[in-house]
Amino acid sequence: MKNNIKVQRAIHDLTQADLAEKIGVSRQTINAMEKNKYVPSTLLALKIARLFKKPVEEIFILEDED
Amino acid sequence: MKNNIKVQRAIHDLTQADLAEKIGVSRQTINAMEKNKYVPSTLLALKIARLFKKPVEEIFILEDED
DNA sequence: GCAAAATGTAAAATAAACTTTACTTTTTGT
DNA sequence: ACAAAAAGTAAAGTTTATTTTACATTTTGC
Repeated sequence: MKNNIKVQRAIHDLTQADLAEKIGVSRQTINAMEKNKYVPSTLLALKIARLFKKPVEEIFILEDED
Repeated sequence: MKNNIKVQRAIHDLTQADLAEKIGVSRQTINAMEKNKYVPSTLLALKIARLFKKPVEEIFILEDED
């Protein structure tokens, strides 16, 4: 699974810290998500999607190996 | 956060065990999700949504307290 | 080119997801 | 009503997400 949080952040002009605060996680969690260090919870996915006004599927993308 | 996995399962005529097998988790994980025992990973949400041909947002719904 | 802001990273700690096993209760079909 | 299947539940164990602290590197604005 990959994601384009970094791109969405750029579009909305938010730093990792900004985004972290808006959705209620630590900055390192955002950083780790962007670097694909781990799979976030559905709760986070929904909050991020809502903030960016995009479907979850447009931000988090399944890959063949998943 | 709530979900309507149980309804989707009924529509597609799948048992908890069927669904578990199709998305690669244990039956208890499906049961626990349906009973809101914990928040599943985004990977599971995407797989379930894809299987049921519905957007993640239609299956997993944010609530006020989230 | 400097300072500040932003990002990357890492280790230790904690919380939460998920599995396995095993048993009980409920539902369904005949 | 009975048997079988499905669903509910629970405890112990493993793995993974997330936090906190702390520091190094990169980017940005002036």
